[in-house]
Amino acid sequence: MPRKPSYDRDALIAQARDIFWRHGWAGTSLKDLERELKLKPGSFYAAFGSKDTLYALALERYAQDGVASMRTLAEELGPLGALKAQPRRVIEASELPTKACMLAKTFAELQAKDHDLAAQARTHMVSMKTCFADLFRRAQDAGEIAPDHDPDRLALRYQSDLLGLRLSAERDDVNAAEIAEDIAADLDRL
Amino acid sequence: MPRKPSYDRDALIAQARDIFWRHGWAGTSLKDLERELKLKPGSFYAAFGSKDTLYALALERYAQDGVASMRTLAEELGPLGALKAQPRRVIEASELPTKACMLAKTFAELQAKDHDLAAQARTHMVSMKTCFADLFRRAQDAGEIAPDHDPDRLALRYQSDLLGLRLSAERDDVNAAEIAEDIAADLDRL
DNA sequence: GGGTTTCTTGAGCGATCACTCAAGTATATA
DNA sequence: TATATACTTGAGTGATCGCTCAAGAAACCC
Repeated sequence: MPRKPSYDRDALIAQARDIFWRHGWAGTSLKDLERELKLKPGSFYAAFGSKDTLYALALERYAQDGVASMRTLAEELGPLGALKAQPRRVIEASELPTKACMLAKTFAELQAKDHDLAAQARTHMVSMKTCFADLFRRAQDAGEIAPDHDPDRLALRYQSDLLGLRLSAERDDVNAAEIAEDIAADLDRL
Repeated sequence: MPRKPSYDRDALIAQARDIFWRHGWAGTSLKDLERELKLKPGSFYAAFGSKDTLYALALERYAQDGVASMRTLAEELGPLGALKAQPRRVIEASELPTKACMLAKTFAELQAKDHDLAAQARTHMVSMKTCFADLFRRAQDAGEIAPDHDPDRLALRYQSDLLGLRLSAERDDVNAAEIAEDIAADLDRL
């Protein structure tokens, strides 16, 4: 009896993620989404319920992909190798809609309003930090960095540096590659 | 013949700066400004012309204060002392409406839209970077850091780190003081 | 093919957006 | 005090906001 939707829900979420990522929460209107996703208002609300719900789905997708790609990188290059490669990788990725971190942009935009999405972004940032801390711990276990460092503290500093790097990478007057190199070089001195 | 305005224009700009700083460009409505600045629409537009014009004034004020306070700090503590003190100082300043940098927030929000205010924010960030580079140069001249570093490169990395720190300082799950210490400690190893 | 169920469509909802302007009010000079 | 000149007020502009819903179209099961 039922009829299948004509769209690919997962693909729409990914597309919405890129739009929100670039233009932000307030900067993306329903009209924008309807035009880009090729959905009329009725279909949009049948599929996702609300703009905020779709944003939350997009944010979750973004965060999951972030952790997953970091894990994949660690399998290739080892924990320290992954941590050293990530800064360069993130600013060189030309397929990204924008260099800055979507979690950071969301948090910066909505935190002052106590918006639910800001809390979600923070939660996802904690997951990412935990992922970094795991890698630092494994790097210590492997003897790649000195054991007298707190992995959580290293992870927090590293995450903070990455946020700064990725925001700086949006500036066309900045040589972000140099900053990325310097961040990676610092990891060798641990 | 004329009649003086009943408001203090400079104070209103400072107040608007704090509101924009906290809530962003799209997140601040004319209604918000009229309520907080206690101006009816007519007075608002007579005084400032448009929301964007006031935002530009607020941004300029923010940037000027930033450079000025860095210069003052350098007179007290010397170039390297100022650079080392700034991370801690910026996250401990309890009078600030928010920890994150207003230039960074503006740039992140509006750059994808090619908004004039994003270009202005970038220009002000260049001024700030130049200020940092001057301090690094002076620290080299004073023999406080090794001469084999490019001051502009150091300034860019430093500014990037500060942006990350200040964004991280908004997270209540993060010990920003530790990150600030680590940034300052790195300067001693130059 | 008939009947059922879902998806698609798009006009339009009330609220809010940035902004305007004519009328009223207060203060300066003469 | 009279007049000229601003400043203040707030109702109201058209546009856009996120969102609703009734009607029509399409795909499934029997």
